[in-house]
Amino acid sequence: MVTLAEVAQHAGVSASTVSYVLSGKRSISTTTRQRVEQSIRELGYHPNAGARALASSRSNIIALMVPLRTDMYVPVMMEIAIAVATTARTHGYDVLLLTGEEGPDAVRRVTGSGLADAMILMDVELDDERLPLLRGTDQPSVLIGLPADTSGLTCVDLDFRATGALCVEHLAMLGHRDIAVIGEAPAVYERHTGFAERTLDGLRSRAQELGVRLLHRPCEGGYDAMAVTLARILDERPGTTGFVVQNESAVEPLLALLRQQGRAVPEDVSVVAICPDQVATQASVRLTSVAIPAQEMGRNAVERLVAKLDGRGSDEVVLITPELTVRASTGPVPA
Amino acid sequence: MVTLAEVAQHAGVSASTVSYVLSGKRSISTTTRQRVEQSIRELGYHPNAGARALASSRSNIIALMVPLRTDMYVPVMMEIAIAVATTARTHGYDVLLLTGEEGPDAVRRVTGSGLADAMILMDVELDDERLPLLRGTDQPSVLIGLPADTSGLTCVDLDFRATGALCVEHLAMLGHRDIAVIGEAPAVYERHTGFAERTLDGLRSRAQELGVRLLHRPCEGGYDAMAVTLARILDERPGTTGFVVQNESAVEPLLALLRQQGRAVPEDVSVVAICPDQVATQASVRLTSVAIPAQEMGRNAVERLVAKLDGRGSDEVVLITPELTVRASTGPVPA
DNA sequence: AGTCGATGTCGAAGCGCTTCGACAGCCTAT
DNA sequence: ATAGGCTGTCGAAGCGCTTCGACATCGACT
Repeated sequence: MVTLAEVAQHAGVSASTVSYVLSGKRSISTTTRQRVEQSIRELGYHPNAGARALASSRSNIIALMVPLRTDMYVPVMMEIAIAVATTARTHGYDVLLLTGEEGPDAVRRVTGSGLADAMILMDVELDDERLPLLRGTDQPSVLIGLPADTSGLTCVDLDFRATGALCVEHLAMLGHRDIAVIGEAPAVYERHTGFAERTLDGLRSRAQELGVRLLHRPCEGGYDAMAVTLARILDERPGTTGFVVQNESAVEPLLALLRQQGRAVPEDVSVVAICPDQVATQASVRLTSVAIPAQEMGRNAVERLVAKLDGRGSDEVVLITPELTVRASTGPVPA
Repeated sequence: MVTLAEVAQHAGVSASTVSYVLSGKRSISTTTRQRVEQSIRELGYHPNAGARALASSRSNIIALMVPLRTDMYVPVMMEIAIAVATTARTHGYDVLLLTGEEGPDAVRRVTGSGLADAMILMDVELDDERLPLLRGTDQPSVLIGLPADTSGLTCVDLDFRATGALCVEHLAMLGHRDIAVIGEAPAVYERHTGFAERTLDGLRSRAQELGVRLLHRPCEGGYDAMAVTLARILDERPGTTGFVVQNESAVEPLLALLRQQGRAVPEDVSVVAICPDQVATQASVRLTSVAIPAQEMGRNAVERLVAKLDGRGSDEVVLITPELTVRASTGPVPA
């Protein structure tokens, strides 16, 4: 293992000079800098991470806590995680992957040991038990998702309320007066992750404003559950012509069932999905959808975090404005 | 930040004694140990990761390189990553998430800086440019996937050749003589990730042994591509009654198209999928499938790696035996 | 000519931990 | 009774880096 001292000797300067070349914290003459850089290259020097962390009390590592659960939104989570990792690298940080398994202990461990300089939490619940810990430490953190009380926290999330409103608006504009909402699995609402409720809020209040009737039904993914749910909906509101789906694994079953029942999309019924673009474009009908901007969320979270680490930036809630893309699954209500 | 020295003072012992209590590397009397442990608890002490890494030249971190690409097999990747993270924790390791973006440089950086003690590489290509680096370092590593030359490397993967054979056997046993294979996207074959070719090998050789005709067609995911591919297949081999699908995003389109054409599954045609169990059970027809054991692969990789780190274990290739689960998508060939 | 502020470099003091050798005390075997 | 071996504890030396204050050099002012 090549050390700083060896580089220094090779370049004929002192260790501190090499350190300053590396960090740029003091000015170094061009000739010296070049000589040092040359030595670094020749010797294949890489600073030792542990020593650096010890001396500077900075590990240059960001911890990312992902949910343990792999039953929901996996591609979204993965996309966020990858966006976090790549964005972090552009700022000189590496990413430590923590699972939700350890719960609050993981937060204690990481902050206590100086393993990471900061953390990003995904899948935050409304009343998450990790929040008090985050508030009680001076280690910067960013949440992806919105808890009930955001005071003293920085959060990044899609504006799900606006998302709900946007979906209703689009359908209402096309003349739909009876709209059914296929929601997440009941467990999601019970877990109080918040985003589902916020979407529903947005849907409901905009529906009321526009005089549109709304029926909301949570739904497990898969064909059987969707079949039951759809039957119930059409039984209660036979005049339903618009659907809003917020459950990736219910999208395809819904389309299949509608097809099977002879209801054409978009001629007879319209479907708006809230899902990643990839799902929307790969479905059997190209879906009008509001995208879940996974990449943007990940990138944004890292950027806020880095800002905090640099002493810039402050606590705030960033709600990403939803965008609805019209594709082939929505059209005017049938005459 | 509480330090070792503070704990030592609080417990009335020397710093080294506390260290030995923590590591267990020397015997400590019960009374002393308890006193120290008590102090640790009272003060809420967490050893500083950087100092530890510096002094011991062990970071207790495992690096995991995931592919940057998020177009294929995302849930599988995520499941592996999570299995790696949780298994690593049970052995006292944390996981550093690296994306494929940096390529070989990431390997240099991590081994050079002592950031991680070992690494796991996913999505290894047949002739991966990172392999020489791994062979040239004494840092342990495990690959998930199989390169062309495995000498000096430890690899964990599903036995895709046996997987292919298993699929053919199952269909042949049910009387199918004309089998079509819906493969991965052409890009996957071009990238030489190996698993697709190995599956094909297994399929072909077993088909030949059993006197079954095989037609292989790569296929992009999605409905349009699948429609084209299916039409071609049925055009060339109208008597095809069995399908093997190795492309998650082609599964549902295939089922929909077959349904649409009035071909009942499993009465008229049988479908075997190579996919995670979750996909198989959530499809519109519960699919007979060979599971991709993501969890097991992740767990296994970590366990081999830890064994190497402990000086046990050696280079070897672990091929996980595939298991075919019969569900509702395969049946005897129609009379 | 003498002073002052830049500018560039160096030495040394840690950062918090692990680990080695030393050693005091005690038990067992001669 | 004494040598020898355990057991439990300690002190001190680093691990490789950052960073602070010191200092020499030099050009630009008065």
